[in-house]
Amino acid sequence: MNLPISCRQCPLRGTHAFSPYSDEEIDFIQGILAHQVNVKAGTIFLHEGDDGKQLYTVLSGWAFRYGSLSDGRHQIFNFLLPGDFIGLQHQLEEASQHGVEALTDLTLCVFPRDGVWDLYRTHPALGLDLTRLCAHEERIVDANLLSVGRRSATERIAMLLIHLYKRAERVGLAGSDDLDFPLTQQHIADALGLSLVHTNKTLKRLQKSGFFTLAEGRLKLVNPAAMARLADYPAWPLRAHPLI
Amino acid sequence: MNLPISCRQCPLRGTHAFSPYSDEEIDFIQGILAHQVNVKAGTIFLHEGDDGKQLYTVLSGWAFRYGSLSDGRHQIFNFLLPGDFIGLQHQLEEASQHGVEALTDLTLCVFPRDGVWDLYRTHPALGLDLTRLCAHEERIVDANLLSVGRRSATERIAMLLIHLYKRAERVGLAGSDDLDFPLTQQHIADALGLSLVHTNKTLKRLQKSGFFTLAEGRLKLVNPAAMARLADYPAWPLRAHPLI
DNA sequence: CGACTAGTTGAGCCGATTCAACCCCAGTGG
DNA sequence: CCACTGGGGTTGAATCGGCTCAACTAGTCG
Repeated sequence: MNLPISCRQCPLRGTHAFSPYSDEEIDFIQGILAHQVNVKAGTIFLHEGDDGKQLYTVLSGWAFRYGSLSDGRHQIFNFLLPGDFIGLQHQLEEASQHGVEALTDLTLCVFPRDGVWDLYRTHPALGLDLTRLCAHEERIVDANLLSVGRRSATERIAMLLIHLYKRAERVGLAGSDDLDFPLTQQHIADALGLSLVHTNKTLKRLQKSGFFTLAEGRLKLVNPAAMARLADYPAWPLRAHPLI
Repeated sequence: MNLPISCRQCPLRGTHAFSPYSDEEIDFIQGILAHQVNVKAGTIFLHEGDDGKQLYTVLSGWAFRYGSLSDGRHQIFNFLLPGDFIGLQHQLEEASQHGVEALTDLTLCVFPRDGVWDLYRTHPALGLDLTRLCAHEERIVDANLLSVGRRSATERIAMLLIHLYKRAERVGLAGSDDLDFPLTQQHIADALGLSLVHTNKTLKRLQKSGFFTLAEGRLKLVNPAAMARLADYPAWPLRAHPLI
């Protein structure tokens, strides 16, 4: 747990990825923010079945949401990057139906549930923005469901890599032509509904064909246009997101 | 297009499925409601790529949300039943990333986008409820993604049928021990990421084993406990939902 | 120096797919 | 009136994408 850095100095707000807020709004968010926490890679900081008394914004690092069956099979629903909000899914439930695990070391802004209610009451525009964030999350899950339900293994992998690359790039995580990519092949398999072995073989084959390289935790899209064609990647316009 | 019936007389509010609102709140909702529309079964009333200038609440009938790839493959994301809200996913986008099609004849309450903004501004508790609805939708998509990613064809079908049965039952659509079930085998296949042929064979086999019967548009769960075991159906508590 | 994690590769199998018929029934129009 | 058509459902045969099992490498940590 750290002393919170000032929200006005929030490094994320500097990028073009997020909609601008007034100083008053930013100060209000700062006011309901309880504190910041650091979470070690691999930690499950929200378990399936937990009650969600707190909500979070990812300040830095990667995480993922997942669900599981009682025999241990599990599925990653979505990856979480800086700026993503966590907890709307269970704020009114006594039991969360998904877990959230840190993929890398993580810094989170922590909001108590009551603060969120204050937000709706006193800053309706921010309330609407929270709904927008929630709706955006759902669109990502929709897109993943379309992949897992209808795309081949090859197409799924191309889709996931492009999509994560774009998302990471927009929040400033990409280098000049590549990206720190913390997923293991197991994570990719868990997100795409594939077995680890088949993920490995497909990944290899695509790299041999010159679509991308993925080694030592770095991802580089060698031929993004061909990947987009392969994945039937939709050219959605990038828009500024709310950042709470 | 009909004259709206009064929201105070809304047949859905009579059931125990929805959280109670004050008369003032109900009148406010009535005030922003533009009108009601009837939609014929099979009509796509929200296309992929449309701008969502209007939002809807399903008053009666079934519908589904879906997405598709450019070569025609498509995936149903979720089914929509009375009380479900449509449109949060695209209210701020110029282009919806999913389509919505009427499965049966449908009656919809239509809200203009600006009315929703008024709702946040003047009735923050209702705004919070809209976020709840959005979060709930996302949980359903999460559950579907878990099915499609990790359950076998047999398990997926059991899961879908139980889940839809419970959802329909809670809004009063079930008879004493069965249910009007408007999905064709093609819809089931599209929702579960399966082929039509395999869906048919699996459906037949499960019925022969005595799990359920599905014929002439009626679904009856003969052995719901065995189905729940087969599907690893989670016993989430039923809670009242908001109804906007 | 194990022990463990992440990745790699081959062999064989099986669940789900595609292709191809076929049935029943409700419209619909000549 | 009845032939025709199209939607929904059923079934068998052949194929294949992705699965499981199994073995092995390389790097890292205590």
